[in-house]
Amino acid sequence: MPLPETVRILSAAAEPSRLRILAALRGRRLCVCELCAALGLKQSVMSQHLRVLRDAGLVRDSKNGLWVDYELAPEARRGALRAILDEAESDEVIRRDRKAVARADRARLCGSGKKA
Amino acid sequence: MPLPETVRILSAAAEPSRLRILAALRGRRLCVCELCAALGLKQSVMSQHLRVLRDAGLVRDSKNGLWVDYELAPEARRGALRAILDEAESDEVIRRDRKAVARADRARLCGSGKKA
DNA sequence: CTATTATATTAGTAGATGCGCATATACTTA
DNA sequence: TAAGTATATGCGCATCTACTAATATAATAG
Repeated sequence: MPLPETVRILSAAAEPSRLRILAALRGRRLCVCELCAALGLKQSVMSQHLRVLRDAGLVRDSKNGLWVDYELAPEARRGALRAILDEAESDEVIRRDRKAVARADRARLCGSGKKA
Repeated sequence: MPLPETVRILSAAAEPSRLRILAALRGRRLCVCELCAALGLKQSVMSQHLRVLRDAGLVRDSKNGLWVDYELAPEARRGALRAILDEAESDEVIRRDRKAVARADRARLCGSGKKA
């Protein structure tokens, strides 16, 4: 792997909120508003973080009607990224996020109250 | 592993020169001037990078007379760091550094021409 | 002691980064 | 068409980061 690409990936992961996002997406595919609700981040901030992660090739997005679903890129489930996320699993915040994601699971109510 | 510590480690590794330093130290213990010569970095810059790596717990230093030897911390040979450095091995610059380190190996002439 | 050498530290500065806010875009529905 | 919702983007600001240059510290040699 070329050094600049490695640096890009590590830089993307070397930020608390982005690590939390990656850990959250490890469980399942999530739309932006679900991620915002689960992690307690503003939509603008979330969108910017997701762009960094996408540019680094760590997540993939797919439009789903009005929503955009994000999922971990397959490459992020192997190699160094996998090891990084494995170690992050033991963190308190990451664990709490996991529960929040499960709660956000019931219906995709996002911010308002419409259905998908 | 707590999230802030993970971020500290990843941030330390997410810089081209520091990744090269870590990869170089994977081979063997090196003093600052050997690292400078092998990687072509200024002494001041090298020292600053080494501090970041030391603060992140990725390298250890030991005074050896007038010199300070740096070596990979044992923790950096396991887990995520190991996976990261494994992937970095395939980079061109890292490979070239390895040869330069071997060359710097002959005598510890560092910058000048005195012996250890 | 003084001089020399290896390393660390400091100050200054240009560039990068993350956030908040406002706005733009895209899709859906009426 | 217009209105509403989800997401993206652009901008300003504060903070961080990495570099340069100069200086400080520590150990050794004479």
